[in-house]
Amino acid sequence: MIMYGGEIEKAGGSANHMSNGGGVVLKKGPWTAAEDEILSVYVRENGEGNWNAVQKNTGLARCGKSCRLRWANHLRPNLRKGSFTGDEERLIIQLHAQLGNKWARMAAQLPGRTDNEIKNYWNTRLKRLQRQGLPLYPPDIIPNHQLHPHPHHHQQNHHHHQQHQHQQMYFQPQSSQPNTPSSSPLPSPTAINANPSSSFTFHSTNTSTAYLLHPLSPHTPTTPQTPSQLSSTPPPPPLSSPLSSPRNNQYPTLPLFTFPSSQINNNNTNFTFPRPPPLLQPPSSLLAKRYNNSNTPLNCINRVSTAPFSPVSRDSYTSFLTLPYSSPTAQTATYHNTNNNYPSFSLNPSPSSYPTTTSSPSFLHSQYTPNYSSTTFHNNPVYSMKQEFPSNQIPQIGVFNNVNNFTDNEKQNNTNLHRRSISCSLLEDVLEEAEALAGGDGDRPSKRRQLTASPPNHHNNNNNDNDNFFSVSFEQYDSSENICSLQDLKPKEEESLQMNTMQDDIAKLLDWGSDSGEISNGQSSVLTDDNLVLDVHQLNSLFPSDSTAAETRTNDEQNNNDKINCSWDNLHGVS
DNA sequence: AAATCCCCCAACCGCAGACAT
DNA sequence: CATGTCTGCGGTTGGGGGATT
Repeated sequence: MIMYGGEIEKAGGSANHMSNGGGVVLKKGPWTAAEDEILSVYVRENGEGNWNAVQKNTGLARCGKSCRLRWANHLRPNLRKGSFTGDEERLIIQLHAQLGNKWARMAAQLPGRTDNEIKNYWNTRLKRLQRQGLPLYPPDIIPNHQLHPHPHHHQQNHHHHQQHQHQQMYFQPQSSQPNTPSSSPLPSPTAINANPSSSFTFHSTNTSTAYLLHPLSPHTPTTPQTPSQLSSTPPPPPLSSPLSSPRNNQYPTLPLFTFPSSQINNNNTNFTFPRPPPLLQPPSSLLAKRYNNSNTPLNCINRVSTAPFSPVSRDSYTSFLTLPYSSPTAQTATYHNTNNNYPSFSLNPSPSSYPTTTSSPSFLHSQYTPNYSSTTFHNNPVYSMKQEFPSNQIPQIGVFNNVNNFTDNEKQNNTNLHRRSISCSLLEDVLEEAEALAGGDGDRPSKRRQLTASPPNHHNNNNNDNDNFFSVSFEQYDSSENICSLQDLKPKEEESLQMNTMQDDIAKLLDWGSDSGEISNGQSSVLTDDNLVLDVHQLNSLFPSDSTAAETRTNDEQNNNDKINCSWDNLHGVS
């Protein structure tokens, strides 16, 4: 037995070695190229998981934990190395404001990045900010834990307390928001889930206008915004990130929000914007694969989504857009107001389409385009929006009652993309909802509630990463034989899921996700639940920044996408 | 040129959850 | 049900190296 942690037995008095129970001296410290090769070969042949078997089967003098860490952080395919981009930095800030020190979840939103990288990035800058006495977040970002202190905080990790309190010292709470003390200033997943709002709130002090950018947010502006208001009353002044490296000016890489000069000195703008990034999205490889096949320059970061979260009335969530984040090349979001006080969004194909006065925040453009009338928010719906999801959840669901209600342009730019994102997220949300209804709880997702997609002949036990939503051995995987099942669902959950409907949905999902080549498109050999994201950067690199390629999509693909449909009728608690 | 500071990064550690026995 | 094992997550440490003094 390999001993871990404090139980490790120091061998030979060397701090760089330890011994397992069998007397094998396990090495510590930096990995050599030879060790990397051994591990890489082993994992490619046997899949991930069963890390302790690496030492047993290869003789590699590393403990399982070390092997796993090395693979995850350095050897697995498609890791992004190098500095974080501005978009990534921005996203990290957003995510941290919302999630706190949930590095793994943050990493799930940053394809190719590891939790360790993000953690190091944050902590490094934290130190600098501490020294400089600067706030952790841009002045107008109120972290969720500031906005919504939760009395029922479930402290999953006792380590969080110290760290979060520590950070809290440097966070400058905004006066307009209560700063209710709690055991931890950071939201636990439970707290976030219990929070109906997934919006950030930006405060300045000069206007009373509340920008409701999340149509389902309970932070509905008391005064419905007219298109002119929305377009002429842009958000607060440009902010830059305190997390940017000092090497790049003070905060050069994070122009989080760029506002018209007329607004810069306007201190009273108070608005919210939607839950920044989708915490989980369909497997990036699935999405990217499809886009790759179609050569479609769709950018998935902005998508029309509908959240069938209970108690959302099924009739009332026809659609809405969540705007996770955007890159400079990303499509930009357009804020729509419908006739019923629940605004929606559409996407402009290119940032250049924006007037400079409403150019930022890039993920929060509020320019009106009134032709999005198909987005029908019924009056006075009851919305409940999960704010954080167990890691296998996908917050964004799109249900399109009638795709024909979109304009051609919107269809071209958005529909396929959004609909592609539906199936996986749909299922996940169904599962999540069902589990929630069944009394599920906890920060970690129940392994049993996860779908598993694995090669049918994949019998080895090495691929037992139980947290994988899709567990795929990247060498052995054959997407044409992909199986996605609910085999791991608890019976109770199955009962609550109305399997007939679910099977239909799953079948559609499979059809959706298996119509092309390899699933492990280099994104990751294993699609963990936390990897259920779209590799935005991959897409951006694959496609031009504008929408031209989107228009090249074939009718077949359009039709296929239109086939994606999900029925919620039989889902308990969803409608 | 040397000392110091600071950033970056890899890796380790402890803990807790899930699962197996 | 209890115990052991595996795994993942978050906190922490320490070394390398560049920048600054």
